[in-house]
Amino acid sequence: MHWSDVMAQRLAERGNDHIIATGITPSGEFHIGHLREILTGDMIARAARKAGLNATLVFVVDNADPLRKVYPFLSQAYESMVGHQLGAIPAPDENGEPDWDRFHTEGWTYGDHFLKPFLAALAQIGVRPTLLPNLEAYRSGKFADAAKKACDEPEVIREIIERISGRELPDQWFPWQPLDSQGSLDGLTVTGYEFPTVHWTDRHGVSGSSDISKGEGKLPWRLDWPAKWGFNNITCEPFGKDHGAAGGSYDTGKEIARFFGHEPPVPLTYEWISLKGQGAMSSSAGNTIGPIEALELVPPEILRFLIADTKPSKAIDFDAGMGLVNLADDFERWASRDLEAELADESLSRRQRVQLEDAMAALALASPDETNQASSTSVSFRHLALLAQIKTDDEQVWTSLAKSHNLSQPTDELNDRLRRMRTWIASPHFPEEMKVNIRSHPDTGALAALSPEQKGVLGPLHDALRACSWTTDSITAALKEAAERAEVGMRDVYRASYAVFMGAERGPRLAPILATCDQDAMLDLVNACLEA
RNA sequence: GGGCCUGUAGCUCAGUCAGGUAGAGCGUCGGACUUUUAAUCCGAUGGUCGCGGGUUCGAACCCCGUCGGGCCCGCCA
Repeated sequence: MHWSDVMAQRLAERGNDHIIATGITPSGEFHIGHLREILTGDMIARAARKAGLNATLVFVVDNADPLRKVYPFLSQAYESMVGHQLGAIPAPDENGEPDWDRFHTEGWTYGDHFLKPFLAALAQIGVRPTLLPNLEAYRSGKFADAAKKACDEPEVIREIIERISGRELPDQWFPWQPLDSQGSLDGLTVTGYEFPTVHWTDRHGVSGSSDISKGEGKLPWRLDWPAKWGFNNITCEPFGKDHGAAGGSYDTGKEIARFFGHEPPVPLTYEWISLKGQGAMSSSAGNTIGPIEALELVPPEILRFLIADTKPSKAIDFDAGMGLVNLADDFERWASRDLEAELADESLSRRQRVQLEDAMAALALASPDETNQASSTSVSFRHLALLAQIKTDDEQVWTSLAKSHNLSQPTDELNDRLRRMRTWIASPHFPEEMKVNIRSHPDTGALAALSPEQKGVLGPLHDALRACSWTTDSITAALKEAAERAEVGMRDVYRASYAVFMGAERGPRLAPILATCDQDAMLDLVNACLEA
C-alpha cells in the first residue's frame, strides 16, 4: 500500500474529519526541502479524501518566531531586530535593507516577503492550503487557554520537558516568552505572574508586563506546537526528522497536548532533501534550489511524482542535472502504461502487485489537479531537450513533433514543458552530456575508432555536402549520396558522420542539426578530419 | 550516554508492519530495424539482502549483537 494510503487508513481509525497541518518559519528563502513538508501534507489530505474522509490541509506560518540572527542576505540594520518576531519587522529590500516604507504603509512584513513567492510556487504545483498565520493567532487570543494552563502550572510543563527530553531547564525558566520594551523575545527574566499578566525585567533594565491573552509574547516552541494542535483541531501532521527524534519536540508535545486537553495529531516523520553532491541544503552555504527555481525547471507533476514515489523515510538527493532527466523519463514510462490492465493479471506475484499499486497511487498524486490523473505527454524529456536545443522557434518544435509523434496540437502541458525546458537548458544545471555539441576541431580519438570503410566515407561526404543546398532534406540526401559513392551502408555513413561532427559513435538525427550550422564551417571540419 | 532513520544488482529503489523460490526501472552486453531526433522492439547479464549470532521446517523480513552513513536529545524549525 502506498504510504499516503497507510496514513489515510490510520486517520480513518480515528474519525471522519481531519485537519492535516504543515508549518514553516518564514525566516529566509524557502527551498525544495520545504516543498516536501507541504507536499507530504497535501498527499495525505488527498489520500484521506480518496478514502472518503473530510480532510483539509492547513499551513501554519510561524511568523511569531523571532529573527534568530542577521543572515548573510540582510544588512546590519537588522542587528537591532534580532529577537523580534518575523511578522512584526519589515521585509528586506533588494539590498537587504529593511523596507520601513512598505512596512508602515502596507504592513508588509519580513514573513510576508518570504512567504509570498512560496505560495505562488505552491499554487503552481496544485497546493492551496488554508493559511494560519501564527502571530495573528497569538494577537487574537487563540493561545490564551493553553498559555493560561501552562503558566498556572509551570512545574507540570517543566517536569514533562525535563523527563522526556532529558535536559534540565534553567531555574528561571517560565512557559511564556514575553516581548520586552523593544519588541524582542530575547534576554528577559520573568519576575511574576497572575493571569493574564506576566511580569518581567528585560536586558535593558526595563520592567514591564505582558498580557498572555493578547499575544504580548509567545509560548516556547515545545508548547507553542501542541497548543496550536488544540485550537486548530489538528489531527495529523508531517514533520521533519529533527522533530521526530525521541526526546524531540513531538515527544514532549504529545504529553503537553494531553495536559492541554486534547489528543496529539497522527505524526509522520519525513527525511530531508539534499542537493546531489552538496550535502544538506543550507541557506548560508548558498547551495539551495528554491521551490520557485525548481519549478522553472521541473514540471509540477514531475516534482510531485518525486515526493509521491519516495517513501517519506527515505532521504532524497535532488539532482537538477541528469537525475532530472531520469526522473522525468521514469515518470513518463509509468504514465504511459495501463497499470489497471496490468493489475488484472492474476499471475502477478505479491511483490509485483505491490509495486504496480504503489506506482499507480504515486502517479495519481503526481497530478497537480486532484480530479485529473496526470497523463503521459508521450514525448520523452530527453527528446524535448533535444528539440529545444535544435529548434529555436517553438513552432518548429511542434512541426517536428507533429511528424514524429502524430501530435496535431501542442497541449498546454507541452507548452509549459517546453518553456521550462528552455529555462533548464539555459541554466547551469543542464547536464553537459545532454548538450548537442558540434565539434570545432576533429576528435582524433573518435576518428581513430573508425573502420577503413567508414574513413573512406569522408571524401564522398565532403563532396556531397559541398554540393547540397544545406537544408535538412538536402543534407539527408547528401548523406545517402555519400553512401552510394563510397559503396557502403548508411550505418557506416552515420558512424563516420557522428565521429566527425560530434566526436561520438551515435547521436541525435544529424541532418536537422547540421542545417542550423554554418555550411563552410562544417565542410572545413570534414576536411580537417580527412587530413587528421 | 540515550534514541530515530538508513544499508538489498554497477545506479535509484521496492519487498521488512502480516516469515514461504530475490524483484522493478535504469545501466551494461547481444540481436533485430537496409535514414537513427542519444530511438524502438526482442533477448541476456547481473545480488553470500552491511556483518555475526539466535528463533524457525523455512529469515532480506522476527530477536540479540555489531559495523558504516545521516540526524536528534538547544528558547532550532
